[in-house]
Amino acid sequence: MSDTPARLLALLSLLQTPREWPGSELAERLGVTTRTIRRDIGRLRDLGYPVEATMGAVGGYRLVAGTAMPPLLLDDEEAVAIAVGLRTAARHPVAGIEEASVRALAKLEQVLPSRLRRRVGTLNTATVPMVPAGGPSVDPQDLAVLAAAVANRERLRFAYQAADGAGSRRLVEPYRLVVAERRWYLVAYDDDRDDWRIFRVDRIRQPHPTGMRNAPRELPGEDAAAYVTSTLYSLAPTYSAVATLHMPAAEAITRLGEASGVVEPIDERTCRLRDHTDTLEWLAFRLAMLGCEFEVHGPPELVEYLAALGARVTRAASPVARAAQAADGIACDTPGPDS
Amino acid sequence: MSDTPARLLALLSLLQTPREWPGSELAERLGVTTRTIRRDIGRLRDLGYPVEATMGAVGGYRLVAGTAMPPLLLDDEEAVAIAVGLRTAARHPVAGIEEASVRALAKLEQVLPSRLRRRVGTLNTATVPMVPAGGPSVDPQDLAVLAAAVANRERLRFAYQAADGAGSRRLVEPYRLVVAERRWYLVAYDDDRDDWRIFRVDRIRQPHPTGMRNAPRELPGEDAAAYVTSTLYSLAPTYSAVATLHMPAAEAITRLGEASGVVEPIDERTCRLRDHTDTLEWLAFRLAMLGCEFEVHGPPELVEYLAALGARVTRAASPVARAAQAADGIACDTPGPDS
DNA sequence: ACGTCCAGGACAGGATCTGACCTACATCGG
DNA sequence: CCGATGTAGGTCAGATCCTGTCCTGGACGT
Repeated sequence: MSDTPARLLALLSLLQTPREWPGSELAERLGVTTRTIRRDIGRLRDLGYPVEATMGAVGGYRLVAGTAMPPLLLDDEEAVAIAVGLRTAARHPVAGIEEASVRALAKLEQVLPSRLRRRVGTLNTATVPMVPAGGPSVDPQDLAVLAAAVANRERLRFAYQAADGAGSRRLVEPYRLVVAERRWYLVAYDDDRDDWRIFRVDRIRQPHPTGMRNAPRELPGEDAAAYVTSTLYSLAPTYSAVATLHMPAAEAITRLGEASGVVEPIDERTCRLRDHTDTLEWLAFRLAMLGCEFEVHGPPELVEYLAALGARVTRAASPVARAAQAADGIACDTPGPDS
Repeated sequence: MSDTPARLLALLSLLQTPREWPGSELAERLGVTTRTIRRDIGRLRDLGYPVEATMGAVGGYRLVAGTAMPPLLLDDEEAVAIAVGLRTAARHPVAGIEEASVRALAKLEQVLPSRLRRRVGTLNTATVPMVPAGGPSVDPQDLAVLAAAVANRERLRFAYQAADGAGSRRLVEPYRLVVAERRWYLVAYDDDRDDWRIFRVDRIRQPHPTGMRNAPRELPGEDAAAYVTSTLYSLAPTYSAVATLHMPAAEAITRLGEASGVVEPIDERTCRLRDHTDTLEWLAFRLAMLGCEFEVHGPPELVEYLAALGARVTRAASPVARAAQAADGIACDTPGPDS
């Protein structure tokens, strides 16, 4: 009970609550004298955690922003909230911090009590997927496993379903997780095939670490990201889309996000968007969500998709089309296979 | 040199890395004997942190899931990733954990070093907003301030713009943050008006805590959530939407998320959706994103909105609309048709 | 002016921590 | 099957550190 390190941790936890704590209250709560509390505060300050104290009658201690991150002490609900947030972030990677995001998720999932894990799972499925069509989506849990294996330099075994549908079992030395074109890829050295391979994470099933450590291995020659993008561009069919938006360029940029595509102004009220994508649905919905008039110049696949979408939405709103459908008994196809 | 508490924290930080640490390596890194490491491990276990050890030649220590959350020790990038994730979560509240999510954000923002805060800000604006139309959106930073004030029971001052556009300055005792209909509301006691009020967070400007604490105050009679929803339903105009989806009910539920609306099966391939919403755009896009045929039976406003959307999308894909531009080619420097 | 709060020095006694050395047990690889 | 390497844990002596109890001083609000 009266263990000094334990008390320091508890103190850190109390100070993280966004309120001020008078020394006397802290002393009472931790079962020590106020003098000891002052000493503990001093110790925390020596450790680099900036504890701010406001003098005076209504004063107290509180932990403020410093130069280093203090250990975050979360209660159950906060931990769940963070886990859910990170999982959705893993589904919608944000440029520049994808890897850190997954790393944080791996760190959290490693120590997340099982009862909380269950809650995260149910909440996660309850969340609106927010991906437009029924595209393949990665399991954040799998992603965390992969990230842990990368960090641990641990050999990994998993089942992989190639693009042509053929399944295979792999034993690889994971090297890096990268995001390109809104998709997760695992760069790894395939021990069976004795060469570097890039795996789409959404096609990886049941990954589990083998416990075998492998010596760090370097990609031949080039940089990892360059290697991946060069391979991907030759591998995945991407479309180059061009559209005219009837919206000021500045507004389009803020609405679309900076990371996506190139927006160049035409005049004050219109601009041109050039974007590369391999998921037409995603781009189509982003455009439709803008709320302004726009014209799509290409590729033909995107035009076609938009035409179908427009027709479907119009049918949904039109009683005439509804009557025709009712007569024909048109059934809806299952959402198409992945692009 | 480095005293015991600091070493324990460092040890906890190392063990959170998803890899195994042999005791000898930990000893070397922390500058103590392996015996001391073993003792520290024992101390951590006494504190409730489950440190797992694998015996044998390739053994080592690692922190595993236990019954309580250990303090999370994050590096800079991970902290940024979590902050970004929470901010987007604040924009898209997930049922049941909205409050915890904001609380975690407040806790993190309180101790986030300023350089990291800047990175979070820029990344956040770069993120795709993902809200369909140009609806008002809350500033996560403000939300964190409000959450801190609620937790701290601290009086709050802010400028408020009422629904009729009239601006006012308020001094309130914050009581609770709630989400209803995908919007954030602050329930507070208005000190100037001497009564309970509900404020829409997106209409609050420049909130800042006054430092004055207020005694905890209880809502009269009813429960907070009940009070809010009863007030809101009499306040905000909500639409009751009914639609038929050509999609199995089970799939519709997983695609739409459980929290939204009531889905009841009609037969194996179709189902009926009943939903309440005050933002037609949101519902319209959720329906369009489903990818299946659907018909909207009401309200008329939704039908109208969908018709306009369908027409716009069709225009975007229609060669007729493009004909004027196509005549001149689609070069960027071509001035668009005059407004 | 007064009360309340933080800041920090000095000191003595006692609790606690460390390192060294020991044995026992689990696991892997030859 | 044996040895190497890892964890698990006991014991002991000495040094270290920590705590509670004094104390003075400064800051702030009433």
